[in-house]
Amino acid sequence: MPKEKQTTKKQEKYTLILDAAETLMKKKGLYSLNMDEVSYFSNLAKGTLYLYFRSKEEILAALALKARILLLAHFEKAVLNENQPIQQLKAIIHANYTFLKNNPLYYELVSFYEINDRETETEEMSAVILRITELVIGIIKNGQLAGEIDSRIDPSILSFTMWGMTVGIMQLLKVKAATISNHPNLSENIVLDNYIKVFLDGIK
Amino acid sequence: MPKEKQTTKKQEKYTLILDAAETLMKKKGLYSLNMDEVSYFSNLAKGTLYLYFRSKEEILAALALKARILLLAHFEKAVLNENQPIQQLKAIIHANYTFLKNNPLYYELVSFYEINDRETETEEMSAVILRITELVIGIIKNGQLAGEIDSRIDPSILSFTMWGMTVGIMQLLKVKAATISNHPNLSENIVLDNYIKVFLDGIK
Amino acid sequence: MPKEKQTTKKQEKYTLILDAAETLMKKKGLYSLNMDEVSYFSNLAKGTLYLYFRSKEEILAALALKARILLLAHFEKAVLNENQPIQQLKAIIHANYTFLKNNPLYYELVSFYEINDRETETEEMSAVILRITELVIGIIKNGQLAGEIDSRIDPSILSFTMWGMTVGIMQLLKVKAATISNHPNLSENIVLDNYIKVFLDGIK
Amino acid sequence: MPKEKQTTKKQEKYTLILDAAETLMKKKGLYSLNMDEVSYFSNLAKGTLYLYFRSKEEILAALALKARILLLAHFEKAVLNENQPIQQLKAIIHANYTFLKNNPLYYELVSFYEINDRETETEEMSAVILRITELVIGIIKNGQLAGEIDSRIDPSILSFTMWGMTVGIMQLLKVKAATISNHPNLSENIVLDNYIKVFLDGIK
DNA sequence: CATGAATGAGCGTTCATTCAT
DNA sequence: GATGAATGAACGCTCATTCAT
Repeated sequence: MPKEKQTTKKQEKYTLILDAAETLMKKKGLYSLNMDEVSYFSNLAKGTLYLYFRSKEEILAALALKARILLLAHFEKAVLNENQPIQQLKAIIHANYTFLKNNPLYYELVSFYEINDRETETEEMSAVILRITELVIGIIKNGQLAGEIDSRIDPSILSFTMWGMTVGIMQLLKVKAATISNHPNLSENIVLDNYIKVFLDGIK
Repeated sequence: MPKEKQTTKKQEKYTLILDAAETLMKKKGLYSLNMDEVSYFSNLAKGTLYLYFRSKEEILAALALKARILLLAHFEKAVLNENQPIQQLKAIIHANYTFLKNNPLYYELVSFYEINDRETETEEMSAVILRITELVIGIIKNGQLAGEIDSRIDPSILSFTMWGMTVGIMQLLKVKAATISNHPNLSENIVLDNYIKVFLDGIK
Repeated sequence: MPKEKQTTKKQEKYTLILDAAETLMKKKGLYSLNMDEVSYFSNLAKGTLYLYFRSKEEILAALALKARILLLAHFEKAVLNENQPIQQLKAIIHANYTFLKNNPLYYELVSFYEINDRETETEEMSAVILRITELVIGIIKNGQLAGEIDSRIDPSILSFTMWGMTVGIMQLLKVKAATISNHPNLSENIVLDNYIKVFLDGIK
Repeated sequence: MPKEKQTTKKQEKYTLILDAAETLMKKKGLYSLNMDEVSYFSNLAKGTLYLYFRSKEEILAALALKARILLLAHFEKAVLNENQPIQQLKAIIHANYTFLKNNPLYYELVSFYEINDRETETEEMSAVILRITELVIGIIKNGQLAGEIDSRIDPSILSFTMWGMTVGIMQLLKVKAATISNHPNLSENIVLDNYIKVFLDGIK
């Protein structure tokens, strides 16, 4: 068998496992993933899982990577649709929110690795965050050049800050969804817009 | 034995258990707390633990309450030291950061119950968060009266937003501590100050 | 305090405990009785229970004794209402069934000690069964004298047999209640009457 | 490894567990069976037990099924040895008694599931009882055709009654074994024969 | 490569009984 | 006599990982 073919087959199983894990986590949540079920739903023997992933944790990491990559793609797409730096930042925050809404599991995975300092965080994973950071930094720099963003703020620090604030707001929206929907003059969108307003006004 | 004395003794054991749990969590992290070790380190039989707490979860909740109360106290103290609303908000964010640095476990507990919507969240626990919220809302209103904060922003929404952003920044500082300290022109304080600046400028 | 008064008070607590145990068992079944709840519902400290009963098992035994005594009383009453030996035996079986229906817990206790060879079975408890046996033997002897019951059967053996058969039928009625009520031409009464018929015809 | 061989091996472990459970229950009684000991005596890790049985209860159910099947086999064999319906019924009762004597644990299991309405009773288990019932009903019908059994009695009701009575007598013989052997003119066989006589006379 | 049977430490919780006060 | 805090063995069950085949 040609090596290529083998690799393909290998890739297939790898994907099979990840898909099974993803489906299971969507159904039962991040924390109740267990290898028995991954084995069952991937139609692969339990031992086989360990040929493709060194541990359960590694499966999580792989999915978290996938989630980050998808998030980056959403950000990049959002940015392309806008011309003005300020609008681009706004678009990124909105994209973040849309991502959270459409892919709650993926967002949970992103947060999970963002909040907990996992030892399994690979360079590959960090690289994606780096690219997100660079994307934002680029926009900020453009904004500063265009005089729309306060030039005295260090772009990389600001991108850092923005990431932290945004993740915080997203978590708030996720966790306090019930609280928010009960309030008379509160809604997720209002909170989100308020955040965007404060943030954008703050960096002018 | 006088009843008072008994209550004191009972309180002592309660504290003993919480202390053991706290120590263990500081050593091994929030998630690896187990009742066997709590029993061992509190010098109490395992069954005894259940005389004071209905479940392991209840121990966590008790510690989370303790953490919230302490956080509130820090906020209140910080506010008292300042006169100007803007300075008070600043002081709260700084207090939050100090709290995180000095009591990482407590902060983790606050976040834990903030992020995960635990069913064990009692009214007592919610009440503390409410008081924090009201503290912040009060300051915002004062700021608006003094013309220092944009009056068009709804105070309760803003307090909500501020809480989300701040928690997000704190998490960032916690998780990315290593990353930050490696950067040449980055430091936790710079990130924090940048956040404060953006936030305060944003609400003017 | 006069000794009599003390004894009365002692008796009161004893009864208090039994009542609590009985109420609890009626609510949750024979097997889920636990000393914590007995303590709580009797308003007596847990240690106090052990001043009146050496063990949980002894509480059960005391209730089983009570149940047997009540059963005997029902039998005696049933017998008094009839003149003919055959009618008296019939009345006993009916009384047994009524007892089961009206006091399911008591019947369960009777069966429990009948089926399992408990080590706690006291002489007092055996004595009640003996009195039931003697009651039945007396009737059988009368029946034989009156020529209504086959004289070749040993009365004590027959009373023994009757007890076994009847307990068996009662259990069947209790356990298979659902099965019976589902059958088109079956009912508890039909099964009971059939048993009585077979039994009475069998001893003629 | 051929699949057949695997199945054999799997069957072996299954049997190993059941055997260990059986041995333990013979030694310590039905109720003190626990998974730790089953694990120890089967030379299998505790987790392994759960590969073959979903729960402890399922082990009990498996043994109860085994017991019922064996009982049915005894009944069928007993019936085959006789030609006359009455003799066949007699043989069934005797077989029941022999079974109780030779396999007290199995009998206890049969009773256990007969007395307690377990939720784990499977269709397979019910089916065996059904076959026993049908066996008896068939004999009764034959007896009625042959004019040896009162035709006015409904066969299914009678089989029901017979089962109840017989189980009752067997329990009596089991529990009161000591009492019986102490009596001067009592023996298990006398009680049994008396029961059989009463029953058979009663259905004529 | 692939399998899946086997492992066993680990878990949270219960509860009859004891005993110092 | 009365208390009730304390005990700790016991329990059924889970699950990530290993390894002989």
